[in-house]
Amino acid sequence: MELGKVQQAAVACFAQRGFAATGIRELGSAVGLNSATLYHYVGGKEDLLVGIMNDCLAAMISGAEQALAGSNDPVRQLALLVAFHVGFTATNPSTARVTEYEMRALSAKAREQMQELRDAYEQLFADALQAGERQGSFSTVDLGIARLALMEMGTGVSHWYRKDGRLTLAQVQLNFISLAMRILAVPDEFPLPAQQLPVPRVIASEPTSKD
Amino acid sequence: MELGKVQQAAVACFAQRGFAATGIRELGSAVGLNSATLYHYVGGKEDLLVGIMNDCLAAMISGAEQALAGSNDPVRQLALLVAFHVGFTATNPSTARVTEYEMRALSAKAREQMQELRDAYEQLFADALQAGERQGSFSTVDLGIARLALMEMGTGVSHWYRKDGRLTLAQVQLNFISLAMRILAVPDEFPLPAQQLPVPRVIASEPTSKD
Amino acid sequence: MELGKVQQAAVACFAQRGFAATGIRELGSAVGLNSATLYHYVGGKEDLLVGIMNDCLAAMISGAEQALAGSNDPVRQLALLVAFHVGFTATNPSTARVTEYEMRALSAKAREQMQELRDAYEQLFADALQAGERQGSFSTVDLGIARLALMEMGTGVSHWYRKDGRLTLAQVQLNFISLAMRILAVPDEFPLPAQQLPVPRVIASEPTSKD
Amino acid sequence: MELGKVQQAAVACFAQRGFAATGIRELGSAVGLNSATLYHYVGGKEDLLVGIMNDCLAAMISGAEQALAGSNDPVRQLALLVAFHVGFTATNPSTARVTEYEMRALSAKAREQMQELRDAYEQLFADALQAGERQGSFSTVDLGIARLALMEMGTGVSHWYRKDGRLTLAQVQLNFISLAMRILAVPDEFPLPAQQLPVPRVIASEPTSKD
DNA sequence: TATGAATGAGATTTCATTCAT
DNA sequence: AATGAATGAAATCTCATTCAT
Repeated sequence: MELGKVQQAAVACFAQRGFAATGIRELGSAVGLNSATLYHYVGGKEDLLVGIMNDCLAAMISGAEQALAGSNDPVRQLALLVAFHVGFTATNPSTARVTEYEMRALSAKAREQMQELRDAYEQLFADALQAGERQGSFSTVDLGIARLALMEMGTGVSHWYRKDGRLTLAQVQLNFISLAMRILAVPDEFPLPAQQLPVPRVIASEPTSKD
Repeated sequence: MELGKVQQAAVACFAQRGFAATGIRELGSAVGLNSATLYHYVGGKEDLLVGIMNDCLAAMISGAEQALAGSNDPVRQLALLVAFHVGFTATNPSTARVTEYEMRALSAKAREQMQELRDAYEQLFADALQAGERQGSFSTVDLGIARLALMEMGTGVSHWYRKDGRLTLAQVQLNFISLAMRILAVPDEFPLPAQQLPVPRVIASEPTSKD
Repeated sequence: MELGKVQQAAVACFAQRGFAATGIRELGSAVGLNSATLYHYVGGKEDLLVGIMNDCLAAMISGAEQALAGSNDPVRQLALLVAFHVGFTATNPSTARVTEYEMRALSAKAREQMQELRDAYEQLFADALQAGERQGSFSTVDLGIARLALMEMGTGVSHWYRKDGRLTLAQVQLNFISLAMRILAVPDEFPLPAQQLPVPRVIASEPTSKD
Repeated sequence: MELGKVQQAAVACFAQRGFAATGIRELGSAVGLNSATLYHYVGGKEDLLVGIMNDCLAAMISGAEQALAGSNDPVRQLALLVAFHVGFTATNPSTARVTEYEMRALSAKAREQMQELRDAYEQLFADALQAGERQGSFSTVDLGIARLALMEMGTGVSHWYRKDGRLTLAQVQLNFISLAMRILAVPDEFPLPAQQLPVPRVIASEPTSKD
């Protein structure tokens, strides 16, 4: 039995019912394991959640950093970030949702650690936005609000995107780049060719059943 | 003891810790009532939540309908809707969040009822968007995504808006109208004077402590 | 609102669900009264039960004594007792059942009092049996067992007798007299004409719905 | 810890205080088990009761069938049945009482199942009585009442029989056979030699403390 | 006479977790 | 690696009862 399977089952349950409402026996039976056996793989319910969130946030940060490396132009960098963010969320909707929603379920200590990672991730967006504004590429009423709106928008993708839905992942990514450019009053709606869109990976904790 | 006080305490707890993680004794002590006494006012934990959500969604629908009545022009109507949505969320952040997050905590029967209300609310946005597009006022890559992005953006306000923060409610509303107009490629970023912004009311379940 | 109505509702509930399983609110709503109001009529759940049992046992004792007065012959006296016992049980099945079953629900003090009455009632049968045996009218393997069997038999009537059933009350009474005479080896199966059968009264606590 | 011990404790409590009045913590402490541990062995209070009643009724049916196999003559068959019934009740007084009394405590679904078993058991008596009457061995005013009286009488044994009492089990059985024969007007009061009396077994749920 | 409000105690049941095997 | 047994703590909810009105 691999850790990934356990994480997948956990994410599936946590995303649907929430962390607090999910029993550890429920998780066990979802992977065919006795509840006591789970304590061999993961040490308690919170450790399981922390592991999932940590992996997810780490993947987000490294993915975003990789995306940033694709260009030196703040405009294109922001487009890359938005594309990655949307892509990651659409590729790992359940894990992303759990990582966002269940911060409150953590103990103070663990929450602080996770929050640091989350802050680091958001800072990448803030930095790119500021760089673009400094060179006069962006125009907004309020840069802070724009950043929050952009990220919230992207996160919301997890609520409705389906792999076999009306739109391909690339289409959604381009669409959101367009939205972002408009929000930032960048004349060129598509500063990025489709070939350069970051292709996010499925992370281990993402359950496969949800097409 | 009024029902409103109980609802406020409940919303405060549910918003912070989540419905499943909040005990009914906790709620009782938050309003200085024995846990058994709570069953006088509300019949069980779920009934309490359903009452809160129902009131909230009803207020959202009627508020949005009132906002729509402020103009016949789809562009201005959409601006009014966005302003109302953002305003309501900023005015009732905890209640709005609970109403959105805790749908999953409901039993099948209650969830269906609440989902109907939620759908009705979202349909008001979809209708306004379609009306504007039909008359050529809006231009988007995909109208569906634009709507989802718009609403998600507005809902996200509950995460960061503070009454005594950097921006006034009206400023935030105008800001979001601007974002919306850009997203929809409407040339006029401010189709609505500040005097016509809808002023949402605080609903009974919204706790006051959160400034 | 009369005490009798409350007792009737209580007996109906106690007979069906049992004393411990019947809530005091249930009783209240059965007679259209607030649970608190019941404390005006009866002082607590146990007092209600004690009142019912006391009335029932008093009626049984006085009824049995009246029956005994109908003859000086031990054989006929026993027949009268059996006829009364069966008649009372069939006329007040629910109250009789509650009085028998729920002795265990009483507190020690109340139980003792009720048990005294019950003992007094059973002693009437024991005395009649001994008198008959002393004069050689009865023949049994064991007089004690005979008495227990006779009484148990009669009590069982509450389980199946229906006012509108196959047999009239008088028929059932005669039938049981016959059984008793056979058990006691009395040659005359019907020492009592139908006109002399005791006609038990319906007591106040007996609900009327059960035909 | 064996299931039998739990059942014994449960039967002892149920017989004395009644099912509804017995708490599950009470049961736990009676066998030295945490209340939560009881849910390992039995799944909830009703399941425990259903298990007990089911075992009891199964034992009664199979025991009665074995008894019936001891003869082809309806008279002797009835004597065997009565002897078994009395014997079983005297051997397992608490379990028998609980099984009879607590039918009402069951949920509709479980009650139906148990009632079916009870009906099957009683049908064995009804059949034997009818067979005997058809061949002219029995004479009664009413066969139905005779059956009810016979069974009730036997069941009542649980109220007074003590293993170390005045009479041995065989004496009680013979005594009741005699009563039955008299009730049915069979000339031979003892159609069964003491050696052929069925010897009922103690079932697992019967507590031992009650001598 | 009648009641809504209120409560402490206790009901059954589930929880995450530990431990010997 | 895996598990059944076991448990303290806590979950939701119901209870009989009191009291001010």
